[in-house]
Amino acid sequence: MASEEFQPLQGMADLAAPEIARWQHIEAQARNVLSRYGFSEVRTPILERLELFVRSLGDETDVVQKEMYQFEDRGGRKLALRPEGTAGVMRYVAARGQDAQDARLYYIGPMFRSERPQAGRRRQFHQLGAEAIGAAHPAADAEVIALQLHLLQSWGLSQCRVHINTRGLGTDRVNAQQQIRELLLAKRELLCVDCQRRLDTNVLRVLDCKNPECARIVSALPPLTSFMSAEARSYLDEVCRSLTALEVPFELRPNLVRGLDYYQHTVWEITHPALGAQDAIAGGGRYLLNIGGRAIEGVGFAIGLERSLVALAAERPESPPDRLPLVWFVAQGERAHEEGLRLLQSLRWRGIAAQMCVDRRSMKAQFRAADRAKAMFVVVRGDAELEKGIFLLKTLATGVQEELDLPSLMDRMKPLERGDAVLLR
RNA sequence: GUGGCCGUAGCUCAGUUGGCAGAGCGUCAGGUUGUGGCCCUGAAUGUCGCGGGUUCAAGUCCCGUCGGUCACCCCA
Repeated sequence: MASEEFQPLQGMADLAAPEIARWQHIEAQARNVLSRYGFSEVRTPILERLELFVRSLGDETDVVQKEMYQFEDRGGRKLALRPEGTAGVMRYVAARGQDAQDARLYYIGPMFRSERPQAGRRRQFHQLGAEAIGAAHPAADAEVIALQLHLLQSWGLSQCRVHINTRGLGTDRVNAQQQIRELLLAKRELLCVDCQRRLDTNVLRVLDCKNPECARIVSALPPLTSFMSAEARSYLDEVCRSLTALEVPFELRPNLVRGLDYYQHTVWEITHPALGAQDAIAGGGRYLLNIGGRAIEGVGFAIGLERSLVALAAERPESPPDRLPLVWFVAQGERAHEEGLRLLQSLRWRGIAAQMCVDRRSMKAQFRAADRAKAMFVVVRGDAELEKGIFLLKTLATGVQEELDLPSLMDRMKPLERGDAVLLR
């Protein structure tokens, strides 16, 4: 077991082969899909002024109160590692002024929240998010949800469920919260201890308490939307109609609550059955933010990548690795070894993955290395081949060996050529 | 921040009422002086997470601590 100093910090992980292949795959897939919807990437700093997050997420939210990594730099400025992606993007949009008024932006990268790790939750975790700035129409909300579901499905997740709700406009939320609170106060004694506390701290959270007795009380309440203005309700109706037009299956969940203050109107979550207690793999909503005196409206989402990968592993178990389009050179003797180095470079410049054991090892060991690397072909160059002026090409999957001169060897390698040098399963 | 379970070889794990540190897989070498995968033989690899305590003796018992995992709070 490695000593402590070799381990990453709690809740942080080194991502490497073989899992990294799945990360690269979903990222590549996502960029492709996002561009089809007209979104372009923005990479904002991981470190921002603390104030940005306090102002945009809300200073009473748990994320701000107890989950942010915050510290002072040498000049005494208060900074924070970003706990989510929207705030940074909004700062960027505010800085661009009118140039960004209809921007469609996406981001992908690490976020930080100082919490106890558990299934699908890390202290450094990764989100893919997209924001449609401006777009003040319910159809924009629906289109963004369609995009989000499209992304998840493109990764192979077929069991996602979309739950949507409305938060109403600013005054609606305050009204609803007050009225729900009054109704629940009458039944205070029947609620679980957590919910009794929530009555004071976060009333809406009572609505999705898992305690059966609380759920029973909640189910007897009028739906949250009944406390909303007519405007909020008709906005939600319009979102639903657009979702139907976009062929996005969804469920209205009047008790759905989301934790960040900047949301108004539509909010939603996407869940997946493989996640256990933390079954939301993605969420989103419409928001109105005020950054440096500029009001920015938009609609956006975030997808938790760790959680998506957990779900993906459950839906699509790892298939046994195929042979890679990789050529392995096996050399006997110094001269063959040097020829090997030359041949390798020549193949690599043609776009073919090629390797050999650069330390001198037995042929048996070289073949074993080729097999372990899942190489497709082995090219053998030994005393006999030097003498005959040929190369021996062995196809590892079949064991078939052929004697070829250099031009015909290169000819046989042609199908392995590829424009990029990335090896994907 | 709170609680349950866990921490022994690169990996997965066994280790009895406290008494010599183990297995499987993997790695390396040989069986085959030029051939991988299957088979056979052999070898290497350990601050038993870390620190303290009890004891003639601690992987084992006690305390602390770090980490993992699951759950709570909350969230992606």
